[in-house]
Amino acid sequence: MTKPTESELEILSILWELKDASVRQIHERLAETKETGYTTTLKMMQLMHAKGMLLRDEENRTHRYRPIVQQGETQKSLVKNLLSIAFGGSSTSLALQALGQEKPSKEELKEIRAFLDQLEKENR
Amino acid sequence: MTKPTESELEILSILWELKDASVRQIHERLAETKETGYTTTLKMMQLMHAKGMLLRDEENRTHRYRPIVQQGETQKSLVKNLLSIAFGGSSTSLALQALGQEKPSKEELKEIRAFLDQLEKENR
DNA sequence: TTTTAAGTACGAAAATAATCGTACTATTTT
DNA sequence: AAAATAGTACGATTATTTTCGTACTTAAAA
Repeated sequence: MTKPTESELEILSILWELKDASVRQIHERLAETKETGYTTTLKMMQLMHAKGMLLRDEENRTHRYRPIVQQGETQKSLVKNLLSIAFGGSSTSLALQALGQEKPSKEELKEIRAFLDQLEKENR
Repeated sequence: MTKPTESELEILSILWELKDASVRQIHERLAETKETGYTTTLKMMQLMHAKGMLLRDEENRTHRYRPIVQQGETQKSLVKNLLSIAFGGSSTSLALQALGQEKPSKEELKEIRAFLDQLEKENR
């Protein structure tokens, strides 16, 4: 489990950010970047709820949804998948590819180095 | 362009490795990990050829295929996509996620550090 | 020279994902 | 109280991806 489709991910991303949202809110956000009908978003979220990806609070007329799968887990499984399917399992090439694409800030560089040091320490 | 589906990627991965292969060869490799019929693999590759993802050498009865899209480009676009859709554009979190998953060897650590140094140098 | 085996081509079905219209209900506005 | 507005539910359609059977062809084996 935990393998959201592209569209589901778009919705999840917004939910991870907002924690909790109505269909309307999500729809508004989606509509900023793409052409899509309200009922499409609605259906999508109903489906995700049915699949057990979203919790739904039905207290009020306007239902509110929140993600069940957490961002970290999903990222982990996506990376795992990408790693095995397109990078021959080499996390190094994936990391380099990513870092080359969007350059990290000074602080981030520091963070990465610290992480590497950590790894090295464990490794013995 | 250059957005292969999951199944297409499986085939591409093998082709990137072998450079050049018959349907039979690809099929044999796929069959190691999943249950699938020969004609399915064949059709898949024909489709990929029709889409312009694979070159086909029809000299001999047993056709040989080779990838047109190169691994690097594909990796790049996949990472770009993953980055924007699941990591809010932060290459650092993607990189850390990856490295945490499959730990780099000593040599790789060195390589990554060198890359970071390089980035830092450019950055001013 | 028959058979059998190994190929290709390709239509069509099955599975999965995404979109949307219509019906219905509850709330707000006029 | 009527009308307009904002919701949900959900079936049906479309698009895309994946799978596979059948027909046909060529080469190799018996």
